[in-house]
Amino acid sequence: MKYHHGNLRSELIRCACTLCEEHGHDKISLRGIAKEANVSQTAPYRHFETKESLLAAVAAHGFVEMQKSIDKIIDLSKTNKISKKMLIDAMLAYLDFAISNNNIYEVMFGTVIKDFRNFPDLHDAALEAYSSLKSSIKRYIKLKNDQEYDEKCVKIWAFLHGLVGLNKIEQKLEDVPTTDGSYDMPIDALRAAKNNLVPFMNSSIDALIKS
Amino acid sequence: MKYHHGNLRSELIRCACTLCEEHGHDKISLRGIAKEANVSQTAPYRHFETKESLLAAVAAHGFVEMQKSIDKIIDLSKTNKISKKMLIDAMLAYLDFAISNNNIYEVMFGTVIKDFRNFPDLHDAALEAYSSLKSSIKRYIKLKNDQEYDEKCVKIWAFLHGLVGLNKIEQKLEDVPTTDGSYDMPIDALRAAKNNLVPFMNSSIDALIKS
DNA sequence: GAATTAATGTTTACAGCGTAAACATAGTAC
DNA sequence: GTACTATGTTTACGCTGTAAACATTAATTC
Repeated sequence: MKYHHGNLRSELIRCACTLCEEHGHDKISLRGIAKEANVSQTAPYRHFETKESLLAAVAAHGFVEMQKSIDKIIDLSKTNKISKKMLIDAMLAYLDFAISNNNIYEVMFGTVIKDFRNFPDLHDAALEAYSSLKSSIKRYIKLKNDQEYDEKCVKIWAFLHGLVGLNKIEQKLEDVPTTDGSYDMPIDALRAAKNNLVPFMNSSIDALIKS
Repeated sequence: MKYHHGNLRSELIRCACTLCEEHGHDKISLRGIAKEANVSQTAPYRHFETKESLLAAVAAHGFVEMQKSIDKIIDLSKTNKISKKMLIDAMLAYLDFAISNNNIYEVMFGTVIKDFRNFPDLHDAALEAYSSLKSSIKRYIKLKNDQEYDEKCVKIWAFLHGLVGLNKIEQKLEDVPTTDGSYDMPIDALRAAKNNLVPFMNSSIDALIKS
């Protein structure tokens, strides 16, 4: 075992991402991450000032990964213009990332990191995500001015972000199957929406863009 | 000083709400709450099994209060039918509560409480909030069936919840004023939306209901 | 009304946490 | 090779949630 790890910083981020996604940010400790990386419990402090700053790196990594999975779809378009289907697919990719990376999404958008400006990489990655959404809308539809694009961005992003949040709440409320095997779901519409997501998204996004 | 407090349970909830809203749920401790209530640090355990369960009481209280502030508007309507303005006002009341009670809203909708079913009061309060939104929409517009009402509920609630979330993110990203006094805001549209909230909400809610 | 029991408080104790400080080792610059 | 810097370990501290043992008061039973 080498005394100097060589790549501890990125290894810590990797371990933090893994453990965070597995257990949730509030259930993991710096000590646990250090143990996972096979270093002493204070070794992380040579690379991260605080636990928050390590989680900020996790969040930044999350933004980058989310961007990648959206770009996979958007960048397929060789022309500058993108189709409605492609836009919807990109939105679905957003939801998919948020749900499959539930705990990391929580770090990206929750209360863990108080001020992104303390973590320039994270700040940049988050802004990059926003401007990418904006440019997608620009490639989809012609609007009057920049402010209008911003307005649609806010509406759409809010809608997507809210769907993710509602999905989490629904999981906490979800009732157990009743004796006859059916579900007594409080927010049944959310399940219905998920089972029929494409038309659900189609109508919503369309309505918001035209509103 | 009496040995038996007499009303410690509700006093603890009160103190927890105050401290939580002031410092955020992740910055307060059971010991701090106990100290605020002038009891020993383990006294809360006679009324709450865990910290989570005290916070669940805070969340339940939050749902009830939120409901009250919305009902203040909706219940003004003597007729069964409510106007568009009234519906929008109710949505604005939702946003207003979420933003003025930022940290409590976080407890209500965040990751703190893992499963509402462990806390029946909270579970009921949350479902009550949902069914209240649904009945408001029913009083506003005639739709085909119950499922359609559920669908609109999900869309509208997601949108509102998302706006709250975006507002939080914006606060973390917000750039300092530039030298000329203007702001270099990343999500400037959000500010614009907030400065012109009524038309913003009007168009969005309308679009979602009709989508 | 006294004795018993249940409810509700306090004291003490423990392991895990974030992190500061002192120390150890290895790589780098001259 | 010697000094310096980067990066690791050891040790220590105060705070946390909470379990267990004990104390006091309120409620119930006879």
